[in-house]
Amino acid sequence: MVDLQREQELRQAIELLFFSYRAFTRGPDEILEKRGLGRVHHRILYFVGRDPGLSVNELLKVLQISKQALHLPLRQLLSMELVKNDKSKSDRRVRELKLTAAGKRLEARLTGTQLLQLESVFKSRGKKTEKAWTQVMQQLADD
Amino acid sequence: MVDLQREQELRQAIELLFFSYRAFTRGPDEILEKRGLGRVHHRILYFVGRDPGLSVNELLKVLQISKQALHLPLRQLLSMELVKNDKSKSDRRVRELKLTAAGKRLEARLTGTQLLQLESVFKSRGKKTEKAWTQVMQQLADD
DNA sequence: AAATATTAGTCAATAATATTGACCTTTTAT
DNA sequence: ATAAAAGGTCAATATTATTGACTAATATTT
Repeated sequence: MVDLQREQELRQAIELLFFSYRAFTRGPDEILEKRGLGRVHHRILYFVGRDPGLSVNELLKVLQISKQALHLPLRQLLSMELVKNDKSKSDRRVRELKLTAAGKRLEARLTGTQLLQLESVFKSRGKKTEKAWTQVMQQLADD
Repeated sequence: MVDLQREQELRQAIELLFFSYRAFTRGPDEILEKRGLGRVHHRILYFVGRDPGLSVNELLKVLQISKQALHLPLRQLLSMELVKNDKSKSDRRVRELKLTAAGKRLEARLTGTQLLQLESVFKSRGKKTEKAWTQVMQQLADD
């Protein structure tokens, strides 16, 4: 068990994660809300944008949600023509998810607010701090 | 606009926030699920535990949710006798939210998994890295 | 003292989401 | 030919969020 002083420091870290995550999602959330979209839509746009041609199954694994939970938001993005799902040539059961031009623009706007936030912090804190932050986050994510 | 190389680095940071936040909430989420509780319950337990005697209004401000969204989960915690809400002596309109003994035990279990995660990472990365991480998160949270 | 504001609690209607489980089609692999 | 994999869909249910209205108790202002 850690001592009380240390526990206070670590509790501050818990709160920092909570508050910074909220601040970090606020920008995209506001943009999304105007279009009646939510965080799942954002995640779909993000991961499809990062990895064009990704299959539905791969997307499900990254997002760790059920097929049924993905179904509606993905359908919506397809019908809004922000995402397309063409059949793969190598395996015609598989759909290759990609962003349309409009999808790319929206994704860039959403991710743009977060890129600016991060760039601003890293710039003011320096490269060493950025590396340290990355190490901590990497180790947290790995666990 | 940042260059492509830099954008890749910053996108990695976006993903680290997503994946580490998920890894960070998994422990508590699993414990909560067994009792039919969710993340809002956890947040209530956390902030009431951190700041005993906090009012309903203050809790709403921290959580940034509506009174109606707080109502049901708070009611549940009260009826499960994990939280109590005695009238304040100084202003009898105000309820002072506090954890019961059982509430403290549950909160300690939930937060315990997160304290261990953080302590493990900080220990293996050192104090300087911890400070750098804290600075970045603080600045992100402030924005 | 009367009027007003604040804090908390509640209800009802609606909308949005998640969950479970089943089922189908197409295509590929055995 | 059969089984397995990938994707898509439906229906029933449950949960949760959202909006707006309303009450009760207490405190503050006029």
